[in-house]
Amino acid sequence: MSDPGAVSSDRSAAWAALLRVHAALVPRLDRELRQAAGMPLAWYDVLLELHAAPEARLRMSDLGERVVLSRTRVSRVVDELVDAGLVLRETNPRDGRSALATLTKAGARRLRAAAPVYLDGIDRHFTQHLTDPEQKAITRGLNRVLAGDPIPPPTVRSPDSPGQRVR
Amino acid sequence: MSDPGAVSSDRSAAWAALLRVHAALVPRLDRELRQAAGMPLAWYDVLLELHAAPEARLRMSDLGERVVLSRTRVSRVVDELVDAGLVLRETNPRDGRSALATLTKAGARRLRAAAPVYLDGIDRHFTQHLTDPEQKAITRGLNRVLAGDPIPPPTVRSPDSPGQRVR
DNA sequence: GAAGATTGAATGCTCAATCTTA
DNA sequence: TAAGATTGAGCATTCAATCTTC
Repeated sequence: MSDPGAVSSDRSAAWAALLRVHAALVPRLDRELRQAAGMPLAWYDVLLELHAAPEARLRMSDLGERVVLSRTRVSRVVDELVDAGLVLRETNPRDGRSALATLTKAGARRLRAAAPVYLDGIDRHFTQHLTDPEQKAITRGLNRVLAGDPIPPPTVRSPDSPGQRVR
Repeated sequence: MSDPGAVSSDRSAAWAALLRVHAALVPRLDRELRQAAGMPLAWYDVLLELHAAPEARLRMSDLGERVVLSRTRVSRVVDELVDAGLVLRETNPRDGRSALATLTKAGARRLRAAAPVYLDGIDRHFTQHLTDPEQKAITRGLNRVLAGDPIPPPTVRSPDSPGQRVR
């Protein structure tokens, strides 16, 4: 239990910083991407995951799990992408219930055009301000949070047995 | 410039992890806070900043800068809080253009009741999964991102001059 | 006219209900 | 009946226009 009298705490300093960075950067990156590549962040996210998938193709529900969007929202965004000719929606031949979203040639082209804009934005606004160990700590730590894993046991380093676990 | 052929990159791994953690945790913490304290995250955020301010009072625009909400949104949220009796809205006696939001006794009470719920949620879902050095790296690094500061010069540590700067 | 704040209209997003196939 | 997906209605959020005071 928390101290019921306390209203804030630096137990939550890292979380507060994460919230503020998200609030500051997401609208900025979204605006830059729209202006320079005519594409909102949600589109980019979907196109990127399709690009990374085998045969550039995913079931809607699998897409929903990978992407930073709700499953319902994915339906709407894919609608927009189909209208724009960047994605194809087809029924899964193996299972008539599910739909497959496939990246089109035009979609891959638009993604390639948008990628440098987004990646450079992330560099300028985010990565550039972090030391290399900080980037590693953020990536490792936040992925552990996502997985819900406990913190690992402590490690010791020595010349003859680098990174060995204690106990 | 980025490699125009690349579409993803682990230059953005830390950013991607931040986006995913935000997308996973914010709705969860919001739901817990609503259920256990009858209060959405936006309310908590505003009440917390008022509580931290001198005399528990802030101009609307100052509140908008501190809080993780747009300035427009703050007007609506304060409307709700005034209706709920948790905040008072008055005209600034020093400047008739600006409005002051003040935390009421009831508002402070509701905040104290909600705080353990939120803080425990942050612990369980976030902090608990991070090592202490990771928490420090996240806090320091993300606050540097927020400030837009460059990475600091390297430091050396020795018994007689701990943490001294090189160069 | 500019600063501070609010509001109406339009957009974005989510929840629950629905539809279809397995 | 359950899994997969979409849709309509209702809420949340933002943008631009407005109002008031300096």
